[in-house]
Amino acid sequence: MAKRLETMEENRNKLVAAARKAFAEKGFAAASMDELTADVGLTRGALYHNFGDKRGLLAAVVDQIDNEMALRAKAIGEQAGDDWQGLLAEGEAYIEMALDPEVQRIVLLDGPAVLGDPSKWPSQNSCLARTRQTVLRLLENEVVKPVDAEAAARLLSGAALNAALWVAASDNPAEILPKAVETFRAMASGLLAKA
Amino acid sequence: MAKRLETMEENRNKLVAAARKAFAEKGFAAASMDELTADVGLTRGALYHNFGDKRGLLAAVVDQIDNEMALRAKAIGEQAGDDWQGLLAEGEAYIEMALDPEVQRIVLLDGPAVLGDPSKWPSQNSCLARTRQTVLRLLENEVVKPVDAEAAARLLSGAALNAALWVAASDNPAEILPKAVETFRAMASGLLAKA
DNA sequence: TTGTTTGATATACGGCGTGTATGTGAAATA
DNA sequence: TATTTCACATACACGCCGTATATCAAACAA
Repeated sequence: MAKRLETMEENRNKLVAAARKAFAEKGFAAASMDELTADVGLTRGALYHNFGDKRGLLAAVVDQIDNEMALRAKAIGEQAGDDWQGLLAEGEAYIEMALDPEVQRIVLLDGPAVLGDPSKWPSQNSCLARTRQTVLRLLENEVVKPVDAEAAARLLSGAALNAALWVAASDNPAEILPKAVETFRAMASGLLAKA
Repeated sequence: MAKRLETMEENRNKLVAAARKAFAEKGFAAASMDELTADVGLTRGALYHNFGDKRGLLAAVVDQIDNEMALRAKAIGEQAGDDWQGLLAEGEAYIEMALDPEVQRIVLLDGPAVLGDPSKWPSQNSCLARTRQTVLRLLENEVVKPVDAEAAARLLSGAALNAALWVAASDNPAEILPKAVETFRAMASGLLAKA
């Protein structure tokens, strides 16, 4: 019987879920591990055994959200007309996803501050990998100028995510979201091979 | 005589200088206020009296660095051929400045995580204000497409700063910095009115 | 079935760090 | 010179993290 592994998996999931909520609501620094674990009927013992330390738990949470975002971006990108429209659609999807307070606080603010650059994250940042892949396809087809794929992916996601932070911090997000998207499209078009 | 105000100013400067070093070397969370203040011959009493709390001190440090960056960007932008070249030069300047570990750790990582979006920072983020102003001039002269100035400023700086984080985290910064700059120029050119 | 081992989680402890309340002494003022 | 102010120091309380140790059920062996 594998009851041990089964309950362990359940506990890990419970902890990640609780952490996701706590980190989103209070921020990484203010989130208490005692509270967090007690919320799901456990103690810090389980946490430190499974994740090493507080940062390890954040890494697990970031990884989970990042994968969800990449999956969603992929789905949205694939149902676009062509690869170029797909890239734009993915970028816009990131902007909209980053409006979610959970994504913003955990992935965009606390994540980089606590874990460092996304390129050194646990599962190597799925969102960035996805964008890089899309850019590579566009490079092969010579749709975009011959720039470095990694560089293009970083700048595109950087612009998108920063735009989202701006939109979210504004007084009237609904009104300026279109402006952010429009500007994003304009800047992205600077990568096109033909004018 | 104004000896009171004078020494108070000195102490504030000492604290900000010490904090700048400590935050840069250890990060905001790991920096001890006891250590920090003792380094300049003071105690936490002076700190809490002058800055309210730990965040207040970070805000002062961020403000100082931000102003220095904006000043430098202005100087570099002004000695460019025209306004458009100026915008590009400023963007590249931001990328290079963000390679400084002090700027990176304090302004790009801990700053947003602890203080929130730059638009709500103490002196309202001088760098962003500077870029927005440059964009506005280009809009007046119809050099760039009629996009929202604030949006353009945010996306440009977002792309630049994210590029810097990538370059800095890489194994060989000197080698990929040109790639980042090249890609930045390409994306920025997407804002041009004429192709 | 029963004794033994393993290991996932709980408990207990030490140390540090922040924020606040209170004290103090020099500078400003009258 | 006496008094007041206030910038800073001191002292205290509380919470939190990480680790070392204990426990107890599940897995295993005989």
